Amino acid sequence: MLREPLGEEAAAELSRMFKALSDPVRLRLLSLIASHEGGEACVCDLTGPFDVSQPTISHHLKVLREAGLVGSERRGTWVYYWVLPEALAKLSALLQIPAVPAKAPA
Amino acid sequence: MLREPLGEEAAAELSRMFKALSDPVRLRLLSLIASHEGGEACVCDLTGPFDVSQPTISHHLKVLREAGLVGSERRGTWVYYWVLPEALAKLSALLQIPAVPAKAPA
DNA sequence: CGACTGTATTGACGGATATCGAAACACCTT
DNA sequence: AAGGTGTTTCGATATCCGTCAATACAGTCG
Repeated sequence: MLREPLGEEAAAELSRMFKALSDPVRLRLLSLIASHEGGEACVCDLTGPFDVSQPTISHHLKVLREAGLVGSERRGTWVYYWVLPEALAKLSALLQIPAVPAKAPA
Repeated sequence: MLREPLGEEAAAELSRMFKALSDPVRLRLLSLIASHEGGEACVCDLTGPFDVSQPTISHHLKVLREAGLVGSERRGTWVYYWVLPEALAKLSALLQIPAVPAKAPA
């Protein structure tokens, strides 16, 4: 997708997703969720590994959710989060480089 | 890479790269550079398509450069920028989803 | 119903970021 | 060397972002 210039709208939407990934805590949250057994994790699994407060974790999870990177659902007492693979796949594909870079490596 | 939790340091470095991509102007700059003939573009090619001032473009290019996403070189009058494929490949691979998501699609 | 646990929201504060105009710097031309 | 064009840096300002403490909300259990 880096073969042709991005339109303004596309760039705006994608930049929102990348912004969600631009914080170390959120990146680690995402990887914790993705790598957690069953592909999902409840908030109680996610607050332990960090030095920040629980409201801050909740805030970051909200950012990830509003960026369309994770889904969430309340099941009884706990709220579970899981990764939305299509979103990550979209970003991954975007960063895929054309096979033959025009500037040959020196 | 989302199979196991990210370490703090790794997350910090990666988040710096994603932060560089978290601005629509920078995303469009990157795609303009990548898709430009020859795989590189001079600043004079990059200021036209945007509504922001030329110093602002220069600032964004600096951010991309310091994030390790692009390289630059002065050749005579003009400064040329090109994409560093390894960096983008690294991010792309990170977002690659495990082939079998644990939570099966509904 | 009332108390308790898990999660989300609110409000506030400090630091970072995007942007601009002005000025400085680099190189080319004459 | 002097002037001109392309690019970066500087200084200032308005806004955004991460964080916390306090509070509110949701569901469970006695």
